[in-house]
Amino acid sequence: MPADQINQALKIIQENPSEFVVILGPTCTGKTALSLVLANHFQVPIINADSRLIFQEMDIGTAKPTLDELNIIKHFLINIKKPNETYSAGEFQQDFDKIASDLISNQSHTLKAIIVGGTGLYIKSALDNLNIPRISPNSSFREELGALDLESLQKLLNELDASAKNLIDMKNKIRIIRAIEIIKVSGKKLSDNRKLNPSERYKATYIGLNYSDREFLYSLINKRVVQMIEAGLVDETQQLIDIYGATQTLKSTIGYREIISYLNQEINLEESIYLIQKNTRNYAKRQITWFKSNPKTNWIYK
RNA sequence: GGUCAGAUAGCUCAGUCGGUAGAGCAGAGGACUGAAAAUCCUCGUGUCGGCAGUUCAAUUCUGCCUCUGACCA
Repeated sequence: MPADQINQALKIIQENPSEFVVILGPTCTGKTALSLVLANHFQVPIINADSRLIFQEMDIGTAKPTLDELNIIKHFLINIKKPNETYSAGEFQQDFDKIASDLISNQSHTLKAIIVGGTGLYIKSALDNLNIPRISPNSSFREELGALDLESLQKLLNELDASAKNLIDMKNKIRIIRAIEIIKVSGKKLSDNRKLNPSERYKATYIGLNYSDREFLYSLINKRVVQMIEAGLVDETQQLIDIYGATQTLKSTIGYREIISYLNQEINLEESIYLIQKNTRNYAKRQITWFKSNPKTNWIYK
């Protein structure tokens, strides 16, 4: 962790005092390292905002902080679910609220915690006025609708709420299914569910980490994937499958998904490494797109 | 040395019965309200290996050359 980056971050925090400091950015940019330094410096806890660090035992493939690192600094919302469970932005919002209000009432100094993670939606749901409808996902309902084709789903949603198409991407099955779920359970239109009392949230300072050279970021990603394989990602995946099976959570996580294909002998190890690298690169690009849209971010480019 | 098959987008290749070309992958840009490492949308000009010939017109046909691969000596 270069000293000038730490100094830059400290300067940004000094000039923008707030309750939370958010460390965000694409994968492989050193968010964890910076957050540990800052948490130690200010003597505040870390709140994880990475959708994959939520899960226990998925350690190598998610580049989770080491046990030592987790023990030195108090970490929230890390290792709280098993790989055969699910988690969501709505749960994150509620869990974050509980932790935040505890910290605010118990800590006297301004800064309450460092939030660190690469999941843009989680960060947004925690800090912005996102009124995520309090309607829990119904997995069997989702499975049932998931079997339908796009056209049937569009028709179904249109019959339930003709104005919904103004709010969601009508080519995206997952969005349509969620909209139908909300309307069926609440009995209200999608627009009504989104308008419910916008609540005051939290003051935050955003620090974004990135490389100005995209090629360099990609080369780091490629290298890290090889290191994950060397560190035993195949064995870790095999053990998780033995215990939990190829769960939805594992299959929707880069690294585990491709190794599962390898263990099923659908592809060879070399192909799985190539795919993990490629999918991680694509993911990093999506993260950059998301984070770029937040004008409040103070970027530190390396 | 000889025979045959190739040489087209960063990569793998398709195609043009002669009217200057298009897929997949890679890549780029964007979206995102309880699946978000998920999911979805948009984006393809490249001396069609080089030189010459035939032709109104050649990446396409012909000849020679260069390179690659296979086979025969």
